[in-house]
This record gives sequence, C-alpha cells and structure tokens, in this order.
Amino acid sequence: MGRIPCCEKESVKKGQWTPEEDHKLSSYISQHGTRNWRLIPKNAGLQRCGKSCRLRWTNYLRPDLKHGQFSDAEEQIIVRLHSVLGNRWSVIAAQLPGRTDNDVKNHWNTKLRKKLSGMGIDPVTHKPYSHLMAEIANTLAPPQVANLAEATLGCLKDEMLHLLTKKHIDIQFQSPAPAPATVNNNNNNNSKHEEHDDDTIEKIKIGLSRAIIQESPETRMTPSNKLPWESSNGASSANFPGFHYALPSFGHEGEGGSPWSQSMCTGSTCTAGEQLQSKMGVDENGDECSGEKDGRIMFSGECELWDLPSNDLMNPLV
DNA sequence: AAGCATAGCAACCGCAACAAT
DNA sequence: CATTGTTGCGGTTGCTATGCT
Repeated sequence: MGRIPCCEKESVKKGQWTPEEDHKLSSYISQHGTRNWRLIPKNAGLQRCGKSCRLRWTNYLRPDLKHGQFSDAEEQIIVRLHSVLGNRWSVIAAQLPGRTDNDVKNHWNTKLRKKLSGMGIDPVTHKPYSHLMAEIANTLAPPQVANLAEATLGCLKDEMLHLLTKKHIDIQFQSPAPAPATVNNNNNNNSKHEEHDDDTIEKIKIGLSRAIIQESPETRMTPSNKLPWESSNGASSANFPGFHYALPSFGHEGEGGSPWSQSMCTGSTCTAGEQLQSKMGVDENGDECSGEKDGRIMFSGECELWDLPSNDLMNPLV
C-alpha cells in the first residue's frame, strides 16, 4: 500500500548527470517546455525519474542561472532575509536573480553559517551569543541557569571560545580548576576528546566570568556603542560590507515581556503570524512597528534589528 | 607520495501544498 | 468534498576536489 512511486525505481538511473543526458534534457525542454515532468524523461529518451529531471533543469541547466561565486551584496541579502524568514530558501532565492534555492542553501550551510558563527552571531537567531547567554540568565531562575548553561556550553563551545578570544578575555587556566561536576564520571572510558571538551567548557566558564566582571551592565550593549562582537579592527564589517545589525537595547526593567520574546521574531522560530505582523508594520501589541520608512522596509518586532532598502527586493515576500 | 580530513556541491528523499477530476 | 496526481520545498546524503599531516 502507500503512495505510488513517481517512477519505476528499478529502471531509473541515479547519480551524476552526463553531458549527453544534459543535452537530451535541454534540447527537449527548449522544444516542448517543462509541462508534466513525469513524461519528460520518457519523451526525451532519458532513463531518469521526472523529479530528477526537474531538479537537474532548475538547479543546473536553466539558461538564466548564475554559476559563479556569490557576491558580497548577494551574501548580505541572504543573511538579512534569513534573519527574518529562516530556512525558506526558495523565498530567499527569489530575491537573487540566477540563484536557486539549492545554491542558496548550500552557500548558507558551507560558508555563511560559519562566517556568522565566527563573528559571534548565532546563525539561527541572528543574535550575538553574548546576548543569548545574557537573555537566558535574565529570564531564568539561578538553578535553571546553571543547568541550561551546562548543556548549552557543550553545544556552543567553539563559538563561545571564538567570541571570548575576540573580546581579548583571558581564557587560559591560571591554576588548575576543579573538574566540573558533570554526570560523566566514568573513570575508565574517558576519551581524550571528552577531556578536551571538559577543558574547553571550563575555559569558557572562566572566560564568561571574567567578561561579566569586565563589563558592567551599564556599559554593555548600548546602541551607540560599537557592536559588541565587532573586533577592534572592524573585521566583521569587512566581511559583510555595509551589513549592519542594529541591536535592540537590553531591556531589563519596565518593559512588557522578556527581551528574548520581544526579539525572537527574527528567524526560523518566528511564527507566520509574527512575521505577518512585522510585514504589516505592527508588533504583537498592534502598535506601529515595522513597515516602510524613509524608503526602506523595516523588519522585525524590534523595528531596529535590520532594515533593507525596498528596492533591494526583487519579488514580493510571501 | 600516501592517507586522512574537510569543504563544497550536486543530487536524492520524503513530505506538504496545490491542482485537477 | 474526496481522491489522485503533480510540483515545490527543505533536509540530508554522497561524491569529488582540495588541503593537511
């Protein structure tokens, strides 16, 4: 039972396409168009699944495709749109002429995600890791913070180390620190890798403690200050010329809801309703928030998180 | 020079949305 | 309105090229 297959699997070829197959598909489509992908391989004399033909055409053979490197401008658009739309690659690709969703997705996964991480920005939420940690600490009760921090550090250790290093915070051990009280106390099968992880996490803990001491709450994250994850030589802005995250200020008191919930509408976690509210120019309370301002489309519930010139958009966002 | 690790890219798979009947 | 077929999308895998030890 179940769904019928899109083609007879046993008589269908898989894997890399040959130039001959490409030629057959291209010439067939140039004559007959792309109506009914199921019939195209049969009529074009190809031992391929219709789905495979469609993919090959849309991702590689289409004459309007660009095949070269992504430009800085294209990268900026991807990062900006990803911060609002999340992994909606087709919508993002629609703003980049000649690029496919597969191209954009691959470029994100292989380059941009790492680039952002290297800048100390979480590629999922597009918020600096330091913000995330501070927001967690602000939101949770102390015992929860401790548990969550322990778990989070394991996942984010590389990015955290990078961030602390960039901030010139000494993360070397000065005296042997006591081993963290983790659940992993199996004394016989501790691999070298696990020891290294424990060391790394311990270093991060120390670095974070020093970071907190070095930066009083009054001096951090004020919008007029230099962005906290920018290196002193401005390397981050050099990576994305003209790219700018206008950070929301840290609201500790006197604001409705946590800073976390207020600024969450920036990535894949954003609900469709929230995105729509953003696009419609209202925030969750119905107050005017985003929309078009001075010829620039403003996104996100914070109004400031990022902005994009409206003529940058090739196609209306769905 | 050989072996291994990593990055980049092309392609596949399963699911969901949409259209036609 | 229900069913069936088609298309589109996003996640994932696997292959190849390149770099490193």
